[in-house]
Amino acid sequence: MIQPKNFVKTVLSWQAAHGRHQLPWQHPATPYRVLVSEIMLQQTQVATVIPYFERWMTRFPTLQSLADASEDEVMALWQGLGYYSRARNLQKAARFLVDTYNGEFPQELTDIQSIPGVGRYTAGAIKSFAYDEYGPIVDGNVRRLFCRLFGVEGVPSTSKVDKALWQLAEDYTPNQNNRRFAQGLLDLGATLCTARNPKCTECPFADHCVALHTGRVSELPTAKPKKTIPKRTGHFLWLQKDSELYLEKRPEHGIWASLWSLPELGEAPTNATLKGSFQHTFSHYKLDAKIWTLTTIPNDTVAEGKADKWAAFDDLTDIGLPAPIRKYIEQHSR
DNA sequence: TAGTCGTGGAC
DNA sequence: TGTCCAAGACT
Repeated sequence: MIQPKNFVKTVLSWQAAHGRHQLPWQHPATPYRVLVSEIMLQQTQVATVIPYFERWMTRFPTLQSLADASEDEVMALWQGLGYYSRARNLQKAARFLVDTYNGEFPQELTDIQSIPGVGRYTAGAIKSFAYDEYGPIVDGNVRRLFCRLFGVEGVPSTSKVDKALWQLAEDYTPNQNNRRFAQGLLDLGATLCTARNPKCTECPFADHCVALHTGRVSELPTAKPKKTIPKRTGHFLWLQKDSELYLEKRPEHGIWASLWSLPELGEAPTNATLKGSFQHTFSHYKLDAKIWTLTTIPNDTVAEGKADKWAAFDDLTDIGLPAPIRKYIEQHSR
């Protein structure tokens, strides 16, 4: 098994020669910019995040500006990126840091992890990237790299394997050059030790890799047994008055939380006409959406305790809408 | 522990 | 076309 000192040295030299050095959040890597980028990057590819990060930094250049913003504007900027609780938590984080730490960031790992939306990985990433200090990280990249390099067996999401991976991360993380080291781990996982078609011939750890030596590269990390996702039907109301559309704000919890949307109905309406439908696949279920329209506009509309509004088609750009709802509207409004 | 929570890229 | 999966956190 490769020794920590040797491992660190190899990660650092490989990162210098082959790693990514021009990511927007690297220049400069302030705590706020690192926080925003890390939250955006959760379960989201780098190429997808970059334009969102640039727009975000233009509109919310500081923690204070984010703390002062309206929720609607925050959600509008996040629209299309998915996992919308991240956006709400990010603003919670800004307000938390302003209120609790006078707008500064805490230094200790445990205090960093107390920030809303910041778990163990993100806390370690902030320590490494923003402070260049000791901060172990285990994300999908590190998980893949470690499982293969050290031959870790078992499904990574189980507590036993998860604990073993974090122990490895703690043991193999150095006490200096942490920014470059953490970036090297992620770059290795993202560009060489990939989920499919890894570039083992270019890997600096080919000589030490247990998976490569035992012919188990494609078997590690151990895949989680997958279960079939259920189908659900959703009913949505299309209420149009001239060039305006009736929208409701969705609840704080559940799918598309805090976004605006075509009103969702509890069941298929009886006195309405089917306008169209679309399919959308989430991570845990498949949605069969039915769009209904009324021939006569009621005087009192739908919302009970919900925010609602009539929005002009031209104004929809700056309203946070679910991606498939936006797509449907765009395809049926001209 | 197992679900919930989105969207788009890659193959 | 479907399937996997991506810098996870929270409940």
